[in-house]
Amino acid sequence: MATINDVAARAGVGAGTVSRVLNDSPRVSARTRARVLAAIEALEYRPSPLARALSRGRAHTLGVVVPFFTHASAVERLRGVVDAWHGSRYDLVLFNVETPLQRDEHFANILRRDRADGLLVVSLPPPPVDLARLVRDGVPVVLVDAKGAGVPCVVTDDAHGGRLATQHLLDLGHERIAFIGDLPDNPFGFTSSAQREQGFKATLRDAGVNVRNGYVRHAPHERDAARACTARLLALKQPPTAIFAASDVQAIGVMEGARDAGLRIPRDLSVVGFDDIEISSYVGLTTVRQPLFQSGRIGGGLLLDAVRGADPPAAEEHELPLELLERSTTAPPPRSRT
Amino acid sequence: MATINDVAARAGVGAGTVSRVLNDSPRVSARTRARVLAAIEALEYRPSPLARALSRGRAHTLGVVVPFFTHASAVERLRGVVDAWHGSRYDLVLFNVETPLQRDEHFANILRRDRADGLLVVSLPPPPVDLARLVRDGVPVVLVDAKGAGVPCVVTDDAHGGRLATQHLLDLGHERIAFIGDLPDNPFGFTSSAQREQGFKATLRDAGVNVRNGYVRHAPHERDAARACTARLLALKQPPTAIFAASDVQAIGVMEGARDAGLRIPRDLSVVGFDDIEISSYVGLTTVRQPLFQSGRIGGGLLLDAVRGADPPAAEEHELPLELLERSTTAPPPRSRT
DNA sequence: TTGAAAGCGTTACCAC
DNA sequence: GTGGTAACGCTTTCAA
Repeated sequence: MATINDVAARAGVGAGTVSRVLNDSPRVSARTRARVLAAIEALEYRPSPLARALSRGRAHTLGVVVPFFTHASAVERLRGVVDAWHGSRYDLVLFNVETPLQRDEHFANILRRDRADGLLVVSLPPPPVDLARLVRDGVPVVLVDAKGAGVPCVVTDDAHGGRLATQHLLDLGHERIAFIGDLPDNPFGFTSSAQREQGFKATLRDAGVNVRNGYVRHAPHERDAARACTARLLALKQPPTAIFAASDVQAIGVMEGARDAGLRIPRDLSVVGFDDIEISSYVGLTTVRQPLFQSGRIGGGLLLDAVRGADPPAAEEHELPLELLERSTTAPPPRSRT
Repeated sequence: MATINDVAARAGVGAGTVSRVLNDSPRVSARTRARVLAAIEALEYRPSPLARALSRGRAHTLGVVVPFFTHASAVERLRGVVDAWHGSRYDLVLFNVETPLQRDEHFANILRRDRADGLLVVSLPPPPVDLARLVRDGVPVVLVDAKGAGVPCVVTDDAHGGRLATQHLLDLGHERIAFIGDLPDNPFGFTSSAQREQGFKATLRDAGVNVRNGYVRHAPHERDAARACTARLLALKQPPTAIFAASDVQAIGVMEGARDAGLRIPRDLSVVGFDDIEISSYVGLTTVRQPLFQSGRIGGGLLLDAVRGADPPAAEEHELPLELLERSTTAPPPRSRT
């Protein structure tokens, strides 16, 4: 594999000159440039990104750390990120995390500016010490769907989203509204489900509606778990007439659970989800839409600006709007049961 | 940011010794090791992956080039890849390609062993010259859902899958069977849709059934395009009683198109897809299942073995099985129309 | 067991 | 304009 010296030798010039040609510096005569180019061609020479990175101190690489990157919502965000970086010539290094250990390892390893020129953290609150260290060392960091001190964040107001969903159900006339969310103690410190739940409870309280016993359930963030939860909810002597799920994935589980119980949606049971992932439009799920793609796009853009070093990235919070998308899984409660 | 020399200085040893501690060589006394470790701790020292990679000649990075990585089938394959690499300490560099230009740029850039220690190419036939060059330079390459000379491939028999789907429809009694596939001239050289189509036609021919005029359609690989196609198909004076779509994404478009036309599935129209992506089980789509996750897992494993340098990777073809998954979108054709 | 020094393939600064 | 030569931060002989 040819190196810059091979090219230099063949072209009868110094390595520095080859480097100049490579980085098209103006300080090279046309003739020399041509000779160098010919040598490069002949040798099929390609500069080593590694050596280049070491020498320049920048890896020309952007890191993305994201938990469960194959989940629909993560994929949608990544689409936005990729879109933002399209044409920027930065390589995308993906740090997938599925366990807290993995998260910690990644953060420990990225604690140098040369692993990646910048870091985008999606849907994961970085351990404060790691984040502080990163910031201290001047590594540009942007957070999407998470908050952290001293760095730009792209977020939504989950509690507000919870309110939106709940109010919609209330407006339809429901009073027996249940909630299914993630397990409260998660090892990653995710908070969105809890905040959506908080919005749910606050709205009911404001409306003077009681949260009945057993109407708030927690299960792993999976379709099947939500489905099982729904079975239990529907087996109550006073089953809910509506269920608000903390995510579309879970809402779809709820729909399956309802189907299992022989219930028709929305006639017998109303369902509201959260996120608006791709599948949701297909199944007609009423949901709180959050701009997933946009969040990635904006976060990615912010990071790109930062590594390009325009200005130090302002550590501001970009709050994206939430919106209730009424489709066909919500309706007034069945009269017979009111 | 501390370097290995800072650590060496603080511990009162040479850089080489620190390196030995880092790579836990046995040739370091316990006392020295302790001193070095303490210095590392105190300085919060982290070795530079870049410098390490340059020195060792291996980047400790695995590249994945994949077109449209956010498509459901690609995501599913990537899940398998990530699973195979889990715990291997290799970083995953993702080369997303959405245009032929992007593809070519990526291949041109990866043509050095130091961009990535190995390359997994998913669902994309690599340009033969690039592939040959990679092989010549000893870069381990594995292909998933694509074929290429001199490297291991993980594939399925798409034509056979097309036969499976078509035979199923035939067995149910359908004769008016239409096909919707990708545009024949795609810039990436994808062949799966064409081969599925070929299997479709061959099966009909073998059964002595004519492919009617206008029953074979091509559209961009998107839900909406398939939906529009379906509308046209159903507007024919002799509309099909069954549609075989070259992918689940398109099959779902077909289902939407049928719904648009006021048709009930499978009573009025049978639909068969291909892939078995996640959404398919939810909507009950009958489809030709291909082991997407497995393909990624196997391909990833093969590449890992190769970069770990056990043996030079055997350039064999791993053919994964296809299977017709009968769910609820297929039934005998409506009697009234036969 | 350890230190010194020579790479690894670039870039960038300094002379000429 | 161009060549020589330090870095860049680590690994890996080679001696000692």
